[in-house]
Amino acid sequence: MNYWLMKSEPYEFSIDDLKRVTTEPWSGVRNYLARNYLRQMAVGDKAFFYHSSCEEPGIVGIMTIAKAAYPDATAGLEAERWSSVDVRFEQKFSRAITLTELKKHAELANFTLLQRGNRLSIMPVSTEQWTFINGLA
DNA sequence: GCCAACGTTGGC
DNA sequence: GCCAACGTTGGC
Repeated sequence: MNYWLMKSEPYEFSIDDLKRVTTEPWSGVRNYLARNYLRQMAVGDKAFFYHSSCEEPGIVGIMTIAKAAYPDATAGLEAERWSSVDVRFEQKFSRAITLTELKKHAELANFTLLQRGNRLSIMPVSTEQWTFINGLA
């Protein structure tokens, strides 16, 4: 099983939205590296839900991959080029683990999310990073 | 609203 | 295939 982090702007789709609908297609990814990560996901993989472009960017909960990659219908004629997965709500943290807080921990110095200039909306998380961040929640 | 970073596009 | 221009992301 692998671990991931997936970003969403809460104004568009938040952890509370996911909790309400339980399962949702994660679509609209239009970056090849992020798409390749989507295609590597397997049912049962876990992912952090990250709120971006908002007052308090940070990790707000956990979801499970419920369906492996399939063509992204929101890409229209290019659906075959892009991919979606289905995600299922698992847990909302009692508090957000903010980006500011994540930056304070030396254990996360190599975390992709914190790398300068990183803009990927989907990225892998190591087992060590996953365990450490869970311990902060 | 600004700006750094970086991916994509398109002319050559 | 190079590279300048442009667009997007996302934190601040």
